Amino acid sequence: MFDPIAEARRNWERHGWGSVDAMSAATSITRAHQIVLGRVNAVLAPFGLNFSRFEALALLAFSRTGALPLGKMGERLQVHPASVTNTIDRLERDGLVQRMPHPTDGRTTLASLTAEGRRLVGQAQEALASIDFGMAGLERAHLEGIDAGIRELRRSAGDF
Amino acid sequence: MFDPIAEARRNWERHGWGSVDAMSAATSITRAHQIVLGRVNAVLAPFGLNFSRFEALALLAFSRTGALPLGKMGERLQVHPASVTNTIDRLERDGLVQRMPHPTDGRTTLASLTAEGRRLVGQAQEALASIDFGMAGLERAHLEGIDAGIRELRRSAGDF
DNA sequence: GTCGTTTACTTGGACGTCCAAGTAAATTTC
DNA sequence: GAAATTTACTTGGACGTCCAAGTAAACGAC
Repeated sequence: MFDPIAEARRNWERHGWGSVDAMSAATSITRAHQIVLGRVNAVLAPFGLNFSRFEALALLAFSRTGALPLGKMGERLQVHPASVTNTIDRLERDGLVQRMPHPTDGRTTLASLTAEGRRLVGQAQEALASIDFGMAGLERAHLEGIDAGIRELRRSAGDF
Repeated sequence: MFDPIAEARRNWERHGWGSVDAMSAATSITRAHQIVLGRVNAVLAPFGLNFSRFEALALLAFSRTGALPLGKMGERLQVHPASVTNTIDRLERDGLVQRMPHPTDGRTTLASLTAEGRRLVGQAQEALASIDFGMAGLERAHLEGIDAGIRELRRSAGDF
């Protein structure tokens, strides 16, 4: 078996196509996402969760009151409002969060963690840590190389 | 504005949750994928393409005859057979590839690049190179840091 | 050479994501 | 303080991805 990305690199060069290093990094990111998401979701599946839903629960667990406006959640998780609606629909259906009206702003809906949701997110977190978040086998230097390189990318995208 | 990933890191530590570095790297990868895919697809949209369809066309353009079995394409692109069917359906509908029977194996379908497809993929490649594949602004060292870290991840996933 | 197994692709269905448009409530403007 | 604008969320629809099941052809065993 050969490495599909190394193969793409060779082809790219052979045809005189541009930005080979960038193409390789971009393709690597796509593949890495696929690998990590697959591993993470596999571990979360027994809990009835996936990565999106886990992230939403974790965000609520970190908040002072266990409840946040949906809009704020979308901002923090960097996803579209419609995706938040969808995620919370599912978590609510499973009894892990509950929608509540905002006390002072009638436009706003709060998602509030239930006791069951708080219990489950703790268990799920432990399971994720046990597989090192899908990054098992990578040395600290590799993790930091990924993190540092991507930090520049995120900076250029205006993330901070 | 603050960095959502740095924020997640702080929360994670504050709650004594495990594998902080791995969590951070995994979350970074997710976000990087989102950024790169968004930029790449924005550039490809005027051509009626997206990243998946572009990758399929490029793969065909690199092949000796401009045609490949769908199964082989899924292997190289590392996607599910059903996704290949979907991608080729769309490319065929747009007249960029054509399905052809395999000359000797009746089970196999070939996707064959049309003249229009070959023309378009060349233009699209130039457009992608002009934005450095969504990685504009990253120094070579960062690209290589990403690439090297992810190579370990891919190795551990059995990519090569 | 026939039967069972494997391989190749397609189909139908579930999900997750986004966008555009819609509804409803707050805020701003004058 | 009424009208126009902005903000917050939901809805319907398009896409892309995967899985499971189905069809069809080739391979292998005997």
